[in-house]
Amino acid sequence: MGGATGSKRVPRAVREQQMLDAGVRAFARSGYQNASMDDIAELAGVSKPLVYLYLNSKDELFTACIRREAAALVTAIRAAVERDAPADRQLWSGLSGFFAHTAEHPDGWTLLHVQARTQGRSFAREVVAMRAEIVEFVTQLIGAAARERARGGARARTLAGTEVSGLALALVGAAESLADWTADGRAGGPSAKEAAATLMNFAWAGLGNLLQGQGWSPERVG
Amino acid sequence: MGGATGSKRVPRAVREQQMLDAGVRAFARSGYQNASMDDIAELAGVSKPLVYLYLNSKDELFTACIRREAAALVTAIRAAVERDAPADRQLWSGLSGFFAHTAEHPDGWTLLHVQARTQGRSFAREVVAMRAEIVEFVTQLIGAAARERARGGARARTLAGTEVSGLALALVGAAESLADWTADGRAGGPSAKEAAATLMNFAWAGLGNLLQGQGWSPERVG
Amino acid sequence: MGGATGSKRVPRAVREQQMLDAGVRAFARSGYQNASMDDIAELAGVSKPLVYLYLNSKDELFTACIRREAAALVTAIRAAVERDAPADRQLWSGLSGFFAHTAEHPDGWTLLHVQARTQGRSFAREVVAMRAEIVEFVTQLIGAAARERARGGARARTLAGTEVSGLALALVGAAESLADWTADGRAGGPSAKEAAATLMNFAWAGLGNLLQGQGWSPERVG
Amino acid sequence: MGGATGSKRVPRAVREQQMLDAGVRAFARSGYQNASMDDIAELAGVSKPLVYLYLNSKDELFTACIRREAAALVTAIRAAVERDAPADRQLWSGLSGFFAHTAEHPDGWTLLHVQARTQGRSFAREVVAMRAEIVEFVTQLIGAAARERARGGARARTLAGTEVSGLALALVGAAESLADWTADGRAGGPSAKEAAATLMNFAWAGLGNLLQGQGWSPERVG
DNA sequence: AATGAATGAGTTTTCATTCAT
DNA sequence: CATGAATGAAAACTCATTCAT
Repeated sequence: MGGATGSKRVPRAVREQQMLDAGVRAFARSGYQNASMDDIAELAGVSKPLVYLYLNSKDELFTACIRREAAALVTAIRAAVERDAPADRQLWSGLSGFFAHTAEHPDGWTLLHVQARTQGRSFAREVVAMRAEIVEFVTQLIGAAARERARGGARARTLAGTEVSGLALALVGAAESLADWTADGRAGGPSAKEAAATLMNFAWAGLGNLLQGQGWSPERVG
Repeated sequence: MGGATGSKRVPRAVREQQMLDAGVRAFARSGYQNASMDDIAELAGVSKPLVYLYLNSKDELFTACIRREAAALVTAIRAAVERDAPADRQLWSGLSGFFAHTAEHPDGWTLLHVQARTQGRSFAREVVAMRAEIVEFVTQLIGAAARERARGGARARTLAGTEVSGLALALVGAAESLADWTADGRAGGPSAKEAAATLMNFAWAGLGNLLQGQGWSPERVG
Repeated sequence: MGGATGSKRVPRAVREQQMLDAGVRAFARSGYQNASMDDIAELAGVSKPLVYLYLNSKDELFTACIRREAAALVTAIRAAVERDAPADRQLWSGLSGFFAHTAEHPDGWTLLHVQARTQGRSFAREVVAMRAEIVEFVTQLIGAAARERARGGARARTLAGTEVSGLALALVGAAESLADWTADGRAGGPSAKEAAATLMNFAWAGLGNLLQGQGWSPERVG
Repeated sequence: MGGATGSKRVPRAVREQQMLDAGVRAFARSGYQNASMDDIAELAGVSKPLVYLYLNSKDELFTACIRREAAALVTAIRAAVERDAPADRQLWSGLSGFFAHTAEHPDGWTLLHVQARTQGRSFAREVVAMRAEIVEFVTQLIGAAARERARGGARARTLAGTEVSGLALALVGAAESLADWTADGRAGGPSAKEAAATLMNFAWAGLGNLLQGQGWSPERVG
């Protein structure tokens, strides 16, 4: 009862996925500490010793869950990006993929975004690495945009490293915040494409202005 | 050993603050579950029973910590906002206050942003309420900006409610993301004012464009 | 709030009685372990240290409660017995007094009958002593009844010590059982005099038969 | 050390009985509060977590102990009653069974008679239910006795309900009082059959007189 | 491939009791 | 006469983890 399958003699690879499914779900909903190995074993429809046989410890199980979900998310984003399009179009398509994936895998997203950050460093590293990968991707796109703009004849200011980092971070943070909204399950949230468009609206113009050296500053009001 | 003060016979109100200090610190650094009441009592420089006498349970202690830090953050933002300035200036000053406070109280910020959201709905609610308050404030500022723009003679498109919500949410998310950076303690992060300026740069132009009906859309590339 | 009086500067003797009142009530209703010194102090309307100042420890407080209630019960029975009446009348009047007192002091009765027996011997001794006193009194009355009967010309068998003990114990047990009923507070229970009469009915005839050697035996059916 | 068996890998059903054995013993001798789960686990020869795994909580363990002992006592009495014998013989045989069982299971008896009644309503209820069952049985026997007497041609007064209840209660109380004696372990107490006979002697004649309308009354002395 | 039986180590929580004023 | 502040010691309960089959 409550178990995923109940069938006996399942090959290892399949069982492991069942366990990871159970882990992702349990960890996302209850948090690392509150999800007990008993819960997870029951959710996976197997006995506890089997979980240990395959995944060794709660720690490793959690790490495996994070890794799987992080890889899935990155893969989804990669697949969504329209490689040869202009930078803004690339960013938009990537964001759409991101929002679509998180909306379809809310437990996975919660695991990555909420739960994984709380634990003693060893877990966080996995997520930090993934986030860094994404931030790097965004950073590159900003760079590409600058180059495009230059190629188009517009004079483009060169942004400092810190500035770019800040922008990328802000963009990713904004995306995460919107993802929590779309993944929330509550009705009324926007679709993936709407969220992506909102974010582009929000971000792209500012970016353009910045590149033109027309940024906002406290002295220039209005 | 390791106690905060060592002074004996302290009035209740003072002791309670010491306990909350210890709680915020311990919870922020170790998480709710990993911070034991023993740790917290020792950090506060008192015995465990006294913690229970004054704060009743780990749950209530955690809640009290969250509430205190949430109130402090909101108060700091309120105090920083330049009430009668134009909307963008208000937003900027509020953001500056936000970044300054989180940078000065990194444990409090971690407690609110990371830990409180991880430990089940009941705790998260406290933070969600606070966040809603802030989002509401931002939403109002966006509305004010629209009105100012209209008063200034510029034609301003009316934004839909969902749009505004999305923008405010994105902005708050971006701010939170940057706050994690500034509060990180790692050197190299920007100052509060820099972070606020970066965010304004990032966000304000997009907002302006939007109000003029020049938002980005997937069809209009470049 | 909840305190008995709240008035300050009360002479010691009075305060002690207030504490004993609180103790009897709390112990009777919650049991020795479940009644906390905090509860009792609050019920008595004083601070905990004062309870310790006057009664030294929970143990001693409990003992003092038992002693007071035991003495009150024995005194009530003594006062009720019609000294110069025939044995059966004496027994009846004593029982009436017993039932009347327990009905009027249900907490005291519960304390003696239920709570005091459960604790590690040191408490039980007090109650055992009281009970022994009562059993002894009943035993004497049975003896007196035998002598009266002999004086009246009837042949009276001499009862063995064990027999008398058993009878007295049975009678006391029956009385206690009925006392739980009358002291129960539930309506429908009998009055003290009715209970005493029921018990006399139950016991006296058998006693008489026994003395005449006409006791019931398994072999004589019907 | 001190463990009951020392054998490892015992099936659950057996272990549970061992735990109940330990619980009955510990609770009877130390009381609910003073018997710690550590003690009980050690007595049962297992670790504490196993006790919790099988019996969930101290509360449930206590309840399970009470229920088992109550059922055992009732079963023993039922088995001892000579179904088709006359009422007095039935009563006697039931009492014999009662005394025999309590003497053989003094801890069980103490648990039921002393400990269970001390620990708040919820536990007491279990025992009250059992006692009610027994009182009911006795009440029926008294009724049967009246009918037998009538059938035998003797004029038999009809007893009021309250009267019968009172008598049954008194008899049960007397039996309990004697059971404390026989189960006491102190030498010198009577055997089960002696105790039963003493009680029959004590009670049966009075009952007979009552049925003939010759009850004792305060006005009729001697 | 799979599990029922079992536990070491640690956590939250409670309470009788005492100082210092 | 009276109390607010403080604690040592112990108890209930949980959980990741392992063994024997």
